[in-house]
Amino acid sequence: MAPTEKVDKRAHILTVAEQLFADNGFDGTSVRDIAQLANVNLAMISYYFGSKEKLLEALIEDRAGYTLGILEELNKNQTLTPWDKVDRQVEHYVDKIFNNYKFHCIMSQQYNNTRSTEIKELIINIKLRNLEEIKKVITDGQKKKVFRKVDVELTMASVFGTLMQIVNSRSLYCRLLKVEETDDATYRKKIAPRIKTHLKQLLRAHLDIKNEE
Amino acid sequence: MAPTEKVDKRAHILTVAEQLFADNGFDGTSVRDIAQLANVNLAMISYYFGSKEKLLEALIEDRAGYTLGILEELNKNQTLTPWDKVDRQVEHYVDKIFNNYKFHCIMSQQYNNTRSTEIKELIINIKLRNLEEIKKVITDGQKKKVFRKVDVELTMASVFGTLMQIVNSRSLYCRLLKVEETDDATYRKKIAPRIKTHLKQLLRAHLDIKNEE
DNA sequence: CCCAAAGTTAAACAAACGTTTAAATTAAAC
DNA sequence: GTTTAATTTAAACGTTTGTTTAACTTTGGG
Repeated sequence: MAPTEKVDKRAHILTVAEQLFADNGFDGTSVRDIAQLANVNLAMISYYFGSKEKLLEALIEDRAGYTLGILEELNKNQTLTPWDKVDRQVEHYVDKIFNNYKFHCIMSQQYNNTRSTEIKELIINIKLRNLEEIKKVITDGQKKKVFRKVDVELTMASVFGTLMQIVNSRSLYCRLLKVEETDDATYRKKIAPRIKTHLKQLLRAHLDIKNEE
Repeated sequence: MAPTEKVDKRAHILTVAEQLFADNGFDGTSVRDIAQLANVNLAMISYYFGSKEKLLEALIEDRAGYTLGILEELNKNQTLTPWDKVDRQVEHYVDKIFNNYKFHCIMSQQYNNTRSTEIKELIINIKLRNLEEIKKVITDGQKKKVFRKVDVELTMASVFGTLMQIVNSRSLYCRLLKVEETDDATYRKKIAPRIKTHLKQLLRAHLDIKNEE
C-alpha cells in the first residue's frame, strides 16, 4: 500500500462510506461494499467504528462541524448591510452544499429513515443550529427596516429547499435545465452561479420593504 | 376477516407498503414487515406483485396518476388571470402533497437510492410532467406582461423545494415552527395554510413585473 | 356435484447481512 | 532483542433477507 494511503485509513473508510451511503442509501450499502471499495478488510470497520451505525454517526459528526463557523463569522461583521449579508450567505451556502452534496444527501435520507433516535437528534440539532444563524440575518434586516415582514422560518425553508431540490434530484434537473449530465465539477460550474443569481433575485423581491402589502 | 377488508387485499398491501417504505425506506423494509403489518401471508406479496421491487413499481404507478389531471384542467380555464392561476396551483399543490406526503417521501428517497433504472425513469417522468404543467402558468403570465423575467425552472424548484422541506423534515419544522408534534391531521391543519400564504406572498413579489430590475 | 382456476398457507431455499473470533503480522517501548 | 500492544487477516457465527415450493383451501361455472 502506498504511504499516502496509509496515513489515515479511518478517514479513507469514511470517504468511501459517504459515497456509498449517498448513492445507495444506508440500508442499501453493506459493510462488505464499503470494505471492498475502500480496499480494507471487512473486520476493520468494526475495529475502527464498532458497528455500521456507529460509522454513520462518526461520518455525520466529522462532516457537520464544517459549516457553522463561517456563518457565525459572517454575522459578526457589523459593517455589512442586511442585503450584503443575504448575498454573502447565499454565496456561501450554495458553495458549501455543492462541496459536500453527498453528505447532504445522506442527511436528508437518514433524517427520514433512520431507526436510531440518537442519529435523528444529531441531524436535527445540526440543521437547527445552521438555520438559527440564517434567521439572525433576516430578523436583523427587519429591525433595521430594510426587510419587510415575512414568514422567516418558511423563507429559510424556501432557500434551503431550493438548494436541496437541485442537489438531491440531479439528473432530473439536468434534464429540466437542459444541461448534459457529466461529472460533478461541470454540473456545479454550470448550475451554481445560476442558483446564486436566482436565490438573490428571489430574496431581493421577497424581502424588500418596498414590496410591503 | 371482515368482508370490507376482503374487498381488495392488493390495495391493502400497497397502503401498508407505502407507510413502511416512507417510514423506514425501501431497503429498510422487509417483505416480512409488510406481510405482518398487512396481516397477509408472506408469499402473497410475490403472488400479487412478483417481487419486492415490482411492488414498489406498482405503488408508484398507482399513486402517480392522481395529480396531473387537476393541473391540466386548471390551465385550460382561460378566464383566470395569471395571478389567479398561480394562487390556485399553490392551493392545489400544497393540499395534494399533504394528502399523500408518504408517497412523496418515497419518491424523494427512491429517486436517489434505487438501483433500478426503470423506477428512476418512472419517477423522473412523473415529476417532469408535473413541472411542465406549472411551467405553462409562469410562461403564460410572462407573455401577458404580468410576470417579469425570472428563472422559470429554478422558480419551480423553489416552490417544490419549499414544500418538500416541510413534509420531508416534519419533526425538524415542528420544532422550528414551534408546533407540537402530534398526528398528521393537526400538523397539516396548522401548517398548510401558513405555507399557502407564504408561497403566494413569495411568488407575488418574485413574479410581479413591477419588480423588474 | 365436480373440477379447474384462483387464492392461501407453512416450510424451505440459497444468498447476503452485521458482527465476532482467534490467529497472524506489524509497530512501538524498553 | 524481547515483550507488549496495536493492527490486520481469513474464517466462521447466527440472523435476516427475497423468493420459491408444494400442498392445501376456497371459489365459481358447467
